[in-house]
Order: sequence, then C-alpha cells, then structure tokens
Amino acid sequence: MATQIERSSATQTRLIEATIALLDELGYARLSETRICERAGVSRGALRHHFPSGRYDLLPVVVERLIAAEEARFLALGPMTPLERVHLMLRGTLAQPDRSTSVALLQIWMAARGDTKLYDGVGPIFDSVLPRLFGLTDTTPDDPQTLALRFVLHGAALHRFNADYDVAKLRAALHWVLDLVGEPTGFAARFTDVALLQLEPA
Amino acid sequence: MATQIERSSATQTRLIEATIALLDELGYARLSETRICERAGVSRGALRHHFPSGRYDLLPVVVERLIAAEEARFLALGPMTPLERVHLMLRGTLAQPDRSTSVALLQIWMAARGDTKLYDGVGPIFDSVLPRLFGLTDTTPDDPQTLALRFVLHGAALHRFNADYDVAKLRAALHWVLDLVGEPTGFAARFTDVALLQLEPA
DNA sequence: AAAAATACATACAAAGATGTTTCCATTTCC
DNA sequence: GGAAATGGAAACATCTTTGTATGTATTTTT
Repeated sequence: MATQIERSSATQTRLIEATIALLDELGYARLSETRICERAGVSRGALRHHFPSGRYDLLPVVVERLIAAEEARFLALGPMTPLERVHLMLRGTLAQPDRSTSVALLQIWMAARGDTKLYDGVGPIFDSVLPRLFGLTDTTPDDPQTLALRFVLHGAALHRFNADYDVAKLRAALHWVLDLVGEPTGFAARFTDVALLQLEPA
Repeated sequence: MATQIERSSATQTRLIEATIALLDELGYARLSETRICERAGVSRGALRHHFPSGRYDLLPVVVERLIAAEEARFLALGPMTPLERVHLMLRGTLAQPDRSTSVALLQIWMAARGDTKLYDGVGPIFDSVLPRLFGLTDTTPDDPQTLALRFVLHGAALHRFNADYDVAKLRAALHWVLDLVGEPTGFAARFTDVALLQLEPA
C-alpha cells in the first residue's frame, strides 16, 4: 500500500499529463474535465479533490511544469546571456524539431487571452518565461538581435502545423539563419556538444 | 425596402465580422452561436438559416474572407517571387505592427487541429495560403531564406501577445533582420513606397 | 393578386460541461 | 485500536451549447 502523499502526487501527475496530451491532440476548446479524467483513469471526484476549481487550478500547474522542465535544462549549463540562450534554443529545435510540448502552452496561452479567470492563474507564470528561460530582466539592455532570434524560434515552432511542414526544410532554414548571424563570441568554447545534448529532452 | 440579396449579404457580413471580433477578444473556446448572434444583432434562427451547421459553415467563410483580403493587396502589385512577397509582408508588419486580423486565423487554426469536421472545412483554405499569399507552388524551389523569413514573420505576429511586447522593440528587431539579409535584387526599383502603402490595410 | 420561396424569429429538446454534495475506503494520528 | 483526516467515487442540479422544429413577415415569382 502506498502512502497518501505518493497516491496524491501520482494521480495529480496523471491528470497533468492527460491534460497536456489532450491539449496537443484536441486543443483547448475540446478540453473538458470528463475527458481529462477518462484519459487519466480517475474520477471527476478525484480531479475536483486535487484541483477544486477544475481547469483554473489545473492549468497553472501544467504551465508551471512545462516551463520548469525547460528551465531545468538551462540551469544545468550555468549562467549565460540572453543571446546565448536563444542560440541554444535554436540549436535545440534544430536537433529536435518536432518536440510537441510547446503546443499545449500555445493552446493555453491563446485561450487565456479571452478568459480573465484563466489569465489570472497562468499569466504570471507565462510572464516568468522571460527571466527564467530567456534570461531577460528589467535591466537587460534591449537587443534587436536577441528579439529577432526569438521571432525565428517561435515562428519555427509554429511552422510545425503548416501545410508545407518538412523537417529537412525547417532545419535548412534554421541553419541558414545560424550561419548568417554567426555564433556569439566564445559560444563554441563554452557550450560543447555535450552541453548541447543536455538541451534535448530526457 | 432592400432586396433579399442585399439583406442576406448584410446579415451574413455582420455575422462574419462579429465572429472575427469575438475570436480576437474571447478566443475560439468561448465562441458560441448565441454570442455571435447577440454581437451581430440577429437571431440564432438567422445564423442557422445562412449557415445551417453553425460554425462549420461560418468559419470557412471567415477564413476565406480574411485570406482573400490579404491576397487582394498582392494582386494589385503584379507578379513577384516568394522572397519578394515575404519581404513585402515584413515591411507591412513594420508599418502596421499591431494588425489583429491574424489572431482570428490563429485561433481557428489551433482549434482545427483537434476537430476533424472543422478541419475539413478550413484546412483546404489554409493550405491555399501557400500559393495565394506566399506564391509557393509545388514547382517552386526550396529556399531556406524565404522559409526563414516566414519564421520571422510569424514569430513577430505571435510576439504581439508576449509579456514584453513593445512596438518600438519589435520594429527595431525587424529592421535588424532586414538590414542583415538585404533586399532582393531589384526590389527597391520594383516596389516603391507607393506600392508599399498598398500593402497596408484600407 | 395568389402562390411560392426566402429571411428571420422563437421555442424546445438533447447533449455536454461545470459546480456541489454525499458517501465510502484508506491512511494517518493519538 | 479508535478518531480524524485524506483520497477518491458516484450522483445530482444547473447552465451552456447545439440541433431542430415551427411560425411569421416579406419578397419574389407567375
């Protein structure tokens, strides 16, 4: 028999992962408690027990979990500049172009725009992406290059859903960008192939 | 008294525009026939009369209308290469960074992923964006640069919703990109400022 | 001008979703 | 070992949304 803490965290994890999978497959509009529960193999009572107000408690946890997972990869590599971070992310999508975690985030993000209650829950966590993932604080100088590369990064992620999506072409385009802008000074020396591998999913 | 054709097309237009506005404000998840109708000032009976299966008839028309509006701007400028088109679009967002029409399209696009019936309706129209807006056909050679600039374009559009969104910074980043890649050969000669203005909304 | 079709409104039934309560089985605490 | 708390299941009411049927005024047709 498992302890209560173990049981709790186990079913919570199942609910969270079911939610992420459903967001990827069906999108936010078709996300419902019933579907989440049948996917997770628990009852609605269980969901409401752990997340009393349903999605409004569940989705912030989902967002935090996905962002924290990304963040963890960077923390292992030590301090670095925003520009270096974007470069590492671009090389990350180059290595793993069809990682799907960002789909769930985008679905929640688009839905939160029109749902105040949801926005109150997830908004602050999304805001924390800037410092936590991109290393951007209030005192960071504005850098057109870093922002432009963020555009490339997000545009490339979005491109997965496009009619002419093709991994090879996507990678070719990303290579073209990286060749054009060049590496940040000392980049290759600091981030070896080994470090790069850590940016890929576990 | 107006003719029936006039009345029909008037209420259809009101329904379409109400839908676009709601998609922008509330997102796809909170889009409902009731809300569309009260926004458009017509009854649900009217909606169902013109669009018998509700959103599944309405949204394809919405998508087609938004894409056709963009397409019209290009048609006025004569034939051009895909690369030239992307350049014009980038300069378009440079001139009008916070045009919101793409929000509605993105909402529908994200929802269609998980809704077969919706996808059947809007999928082909979205696919037509490649030839109609980007000038890409099956025989068009793969060009990493054009694809990369599409990433920038879409990433920039998405950036509107970001926590650190700032028109000035967005424009600076786009300028940085355009300076870096340079103009296509003969671009300035063919597309004068006057032509550029036609890419902005009417 | 009568008939037919069209544009639109209203009402109702059937699903689906959420909010809430109650109940039972295990742990955990004393 | 008994009391209290916790995890989880099931049931119910309510609300929202959609599908559908019916009614009516206006326009078009003949």
